[in-house]
Amino acid sequence: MDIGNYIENILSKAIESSGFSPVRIQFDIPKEEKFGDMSSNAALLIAKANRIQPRKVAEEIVNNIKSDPGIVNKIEIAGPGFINFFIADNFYKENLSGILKQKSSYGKSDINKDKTANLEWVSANPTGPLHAGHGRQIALGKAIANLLEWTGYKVTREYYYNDAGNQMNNLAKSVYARYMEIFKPDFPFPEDGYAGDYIKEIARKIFEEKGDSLVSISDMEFFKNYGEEFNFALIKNSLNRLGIHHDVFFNETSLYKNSDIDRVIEDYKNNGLAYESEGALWLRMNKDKNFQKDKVIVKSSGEPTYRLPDIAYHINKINRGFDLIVDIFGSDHRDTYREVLYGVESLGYDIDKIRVIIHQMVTFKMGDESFKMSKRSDKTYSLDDLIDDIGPDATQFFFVMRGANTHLDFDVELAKEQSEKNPVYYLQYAHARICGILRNADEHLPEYKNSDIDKINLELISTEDEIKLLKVLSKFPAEILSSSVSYEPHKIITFLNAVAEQFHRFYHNNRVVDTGNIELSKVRLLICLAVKYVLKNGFDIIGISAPEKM
RNA sequence: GCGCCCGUAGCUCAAUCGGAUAGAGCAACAGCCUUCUAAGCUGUAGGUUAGUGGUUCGAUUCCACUCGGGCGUACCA
Repeated sequence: MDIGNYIENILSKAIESSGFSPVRIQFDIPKEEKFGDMSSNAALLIAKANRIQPRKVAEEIVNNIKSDPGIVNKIEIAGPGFINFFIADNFYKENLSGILKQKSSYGKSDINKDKTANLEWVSANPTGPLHAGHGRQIALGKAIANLLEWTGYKVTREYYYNDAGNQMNNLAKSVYARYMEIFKPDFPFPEDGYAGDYIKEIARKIFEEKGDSLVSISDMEFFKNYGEEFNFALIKNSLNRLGIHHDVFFNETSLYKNSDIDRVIEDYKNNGLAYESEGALWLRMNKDKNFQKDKVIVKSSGEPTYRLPDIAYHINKINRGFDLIVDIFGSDHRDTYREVLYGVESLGYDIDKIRVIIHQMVTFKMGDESFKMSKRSDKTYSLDDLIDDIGPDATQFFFVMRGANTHLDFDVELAKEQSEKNPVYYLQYAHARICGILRNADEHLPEYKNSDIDKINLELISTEDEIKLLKVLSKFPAEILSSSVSYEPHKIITFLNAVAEQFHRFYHNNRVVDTGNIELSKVRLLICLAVKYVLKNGFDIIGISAPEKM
């Protein structure tokens, strides 16, 4: 049973029988114990709407609440008119067997059962390896995809890329130049070419395979394809190291081949949404929606700008019938995605199911040095370098640890530290510690495994640390729902921190395996097991490993 | 200039569509290992939530302005 639903239910019934018009019930989990386990400001809201005294409203409501004393221990009115509910310890104790039964699915819900979601992220074009700045989006997307699955969505993980156009020509020219350099050291390198060392590596590989046979070639196609393949291998390898696999690699070119792009152009023209000027095709932007000026969708050269295929791509996703379409971009795309969505909407498509998550840029700190991964930055710090420096778990963890909308300062030195300073270890250590206890129990008290989880002697659970621990664990499913609807996986980490903190405290104050008190030991082992499930499930969602030893 | 985002402890960040005494970690200081992992626990200190006004029972949260930082403002993606 979900305690939140239960309280909400009895509260709204009481409001109704008190004769007040229904309000949207809001709950807080009070920071302080003396305010109970759940608190509602319903009386304050009603009082405001009806211009009466809040405390009187609260009294009226409380008098009409019919609750099960086995679940609700006490109801109090406090402060200006908060109604505070104190939940009986027994409720949390009984929850223990539920966790133990559900194991690796504790926390899952099916509210989005039979719904499909498409998550598109990373989507870097194969012009080079991923850099460390990509890491934020990559890690966020991984965790969000998991969160969506935990609430029942069937998730398609998608990567959108373009292997045609200027960028790729540029890649081809850059590779060609580096190849030619092998024979003529003064061969000119294109002014806006890709300067990274990986281009030299590609050229060297081509030289090893083909020798000088391509020196007089005029067709850049070979260099383009070779570079693309090489770069995609790099990208996929980096993603692999973080445990990320996309289901669909969507090639922008397919939108040209199947005439989707042409159809969009036709639609714009037919509806008077686009006009020609100076040889280009312009999309009329709505100034009322804070757009500053019209935007080019087809250049005078006849090539579309990036907006047009992006619009066609979103229409394609809508037509594929997903119930939810999620995009993740850095804040440098804030304006462009608005333009794209406007372009989609203006053709009459329903963009309500499209959800765009914007994350702010990351500043990396190494010692006294600070740098950003902007396109203009000449500083190169690849995602692989970052993973080499701090490991895949810390990489994933540090990027997901904070809300997407903060300007994150990433302290590489801190993340590198294999010590108590590193917040990822605080969590993982709790898990490893439990595994250690269980190993100890395997040796000295193996019979705990035969405990009947339907007949746990709840009387034996008596210490404050145990009750608090069970309380925290009971909130896990609600935490998942709340971070899922807001697409904020960092809330899971905040929650897991609370679990780990309470577990460490419990561990410190309560001996678990005690052969002198076998029944108590068994119960405490089951509590440890429940904590282990919650930690492991949380780790799975945010995408880090659950070490058994550290 | 204009648009969007951000500003919370010395540092990095939380704070559940406006809730009660703004919380963690790191850094600092003081304690705790003959007992399942001290990568841990306990305690102390640290704040005019950038600033000024406003809205109300109540504001870190909403509004206005000022200051500071980021990102955009391409017929680049």
